[in-house]
Amino acid sequence: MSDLLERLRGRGWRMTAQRRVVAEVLDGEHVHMTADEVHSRAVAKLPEISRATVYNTLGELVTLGEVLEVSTDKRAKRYDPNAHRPHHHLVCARCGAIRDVHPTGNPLADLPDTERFGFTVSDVEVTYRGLCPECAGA
Amino acid sequence: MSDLLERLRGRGWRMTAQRRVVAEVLDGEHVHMTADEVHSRAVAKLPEISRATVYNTLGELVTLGEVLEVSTDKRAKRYDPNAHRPHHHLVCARCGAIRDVHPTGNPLADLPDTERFGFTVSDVEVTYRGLCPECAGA
DNA sequence: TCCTACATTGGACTAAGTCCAAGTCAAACA
DNA sequence: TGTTTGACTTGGACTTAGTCCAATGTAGGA
Repeated sequence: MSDLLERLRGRGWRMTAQRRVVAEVLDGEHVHMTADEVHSRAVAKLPEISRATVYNTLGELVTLGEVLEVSTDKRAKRYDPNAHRPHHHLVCARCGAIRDVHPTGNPLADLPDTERFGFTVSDVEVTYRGLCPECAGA
Repeated sequence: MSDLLERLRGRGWRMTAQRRVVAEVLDGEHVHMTADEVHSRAVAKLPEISRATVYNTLGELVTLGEVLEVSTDKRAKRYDPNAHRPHHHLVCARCGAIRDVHPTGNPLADLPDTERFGFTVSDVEVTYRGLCPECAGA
């Protein structure tokens, strides 16, 4: 993902300090952060950055397909920089922890035509739920 | 689902006009409504019912497993009364329409132990995304 | 019929996100 | 290198979805 900035420049992005910082934050940590977490980490590197800009930038990255938006049923959306390796998610029903997982099988192939209702199906998202070792251990 | 009220009574639910109305609303329409839509339909039958009660009741129904909470990536959670037939969802990326679908295959079995990270996995939720015929047709 | 624990109410509150007018600045061009 | 300009950023107000709570109402058992 270190060439993310290159790809963005190639797509006509004007490169600003704010955008660079947001990209660095996403690059640096492989956890699934909320917009707010991204914002506070960004503020640590560039104190004047505003919430609006973080939201804008995340939105743009999602549109460009560089970052995935993950909404488990928790409140805030989370952002997943790992957009270029297809994967799914395993989330803890109690504490909300998220892990990337790679199941075998291809759920897209498991949806027969008769179950598509004329939709043009392009994507599938699988979310496993359960308890993480910490939460289950108690 | 017409025996929903019976089941709830059997579980010690105190039966009130408000709860009956919410149950009727969910029973009546098989679409996936937001809490707000449930509320306005409920108001049509029982004008004094409050938003708080609708939220409470929906929350209880979800805890009891009578109703499923569906959060596509849209803003508001949606409620799915069809909790007793396991199924997944197909959602239109443009207009947000939702259909219930029944894929073949068992995604739970597709998650190898090495990909479970010690979690106790109990559930899986599959969301297909694409365009509905109306939105694709344009 | 009375009692009381459970349910409802509505209004204030919170969290997450969007919008916008005004100001700033990256980069194309001369 | 300096100028220009339209894309980008800002912060604060606004919106939407949902929660909380103290006061009030009521279902259902005795």
